[in-house]
Amino acid sequence: MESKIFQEFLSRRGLKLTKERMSVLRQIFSIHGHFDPEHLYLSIRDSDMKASRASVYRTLNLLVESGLVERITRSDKGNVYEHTYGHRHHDHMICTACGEVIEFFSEHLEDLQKMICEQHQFAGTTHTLEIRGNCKACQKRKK
Amino acid sequence: MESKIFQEFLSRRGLKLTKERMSVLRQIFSIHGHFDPEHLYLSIRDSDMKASRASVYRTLNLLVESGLVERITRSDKGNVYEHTYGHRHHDHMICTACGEVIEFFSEHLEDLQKMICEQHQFAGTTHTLEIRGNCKACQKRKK
DNA sequence: TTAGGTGCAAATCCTTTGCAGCTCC
DNA sequence: GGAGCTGCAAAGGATTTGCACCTAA
Repeated sequence: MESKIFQEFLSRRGLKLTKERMSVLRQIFSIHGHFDPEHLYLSIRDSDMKASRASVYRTLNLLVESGLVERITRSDKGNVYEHTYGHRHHDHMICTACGEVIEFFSEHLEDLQKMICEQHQFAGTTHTLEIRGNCKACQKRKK
Repeated sequence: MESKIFQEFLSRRGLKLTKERMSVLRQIFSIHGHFDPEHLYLSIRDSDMKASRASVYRTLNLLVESGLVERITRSDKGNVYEHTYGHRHHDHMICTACGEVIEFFSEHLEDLQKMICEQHQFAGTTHTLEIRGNCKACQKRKK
């Protein structure tokens, strides 16, 4: 399914669906969580597929443009992505102690943001809400 | 006031309040909005104060740790900061066309986040909400 | 006095690019 | 056939660091 969407996205722009791009796409959609370019590259390299680091980066940018993948954070160590297709939009809580990422979604939160955008006559297209703090486990550990 | 707070922060860590650090601090608090390291460095250089690029970066990191300054975004072109002292917490809308940054605050939004944290038994300490899209002016321009 | 700071230039790190040969449509 | 790809290695750009010389406390 994802590949069909990507396919369409590419041909709309006169681009080609190559083996390498397929490898990147497949690998991403076989990962269930978040990933960074380097790990993605390594996991492709360790599989039976192939794609150079350059292609991984290039494809990742295309996937973000196509809307199939989202860049969720830019940290010191580079960008973190996740695939979007088949996922409802959601936000993240990030534990600063153990790095755990908790996903959550709130309809109410979405509505509120829409209202705020209207008030400011801002045409919002995407948003990122990141709540940092400590997860349940780390709170206990600190006591 | 800020300098007193910074002073205390530094001595608590056995660090010194140097001319260069003061220059960075002063310059930041004379800017009312957002800034990036390079512009900060240039504006210091053009004033009667001084500090090398290295000191600007080093001081910026200290200021973030002290809580006087916040890193609000990491973009392709580097980080963007703003000073926090004397500012109420707020979030940002960022125009992807012209780069304009609009600040907003919603008590309701804050409360909602608190509730969500409680639901997940997550101890939130800070958050960043970034809404991307187009500002009023850019919406017109596109028509 | 002396731990800590400074500027400079070199080093890092992630990401992008130029190029020559390859391949999808 | 040819526009668009690929991998490689080199280039980029923001930020950090090693070092020899300063300076706040």
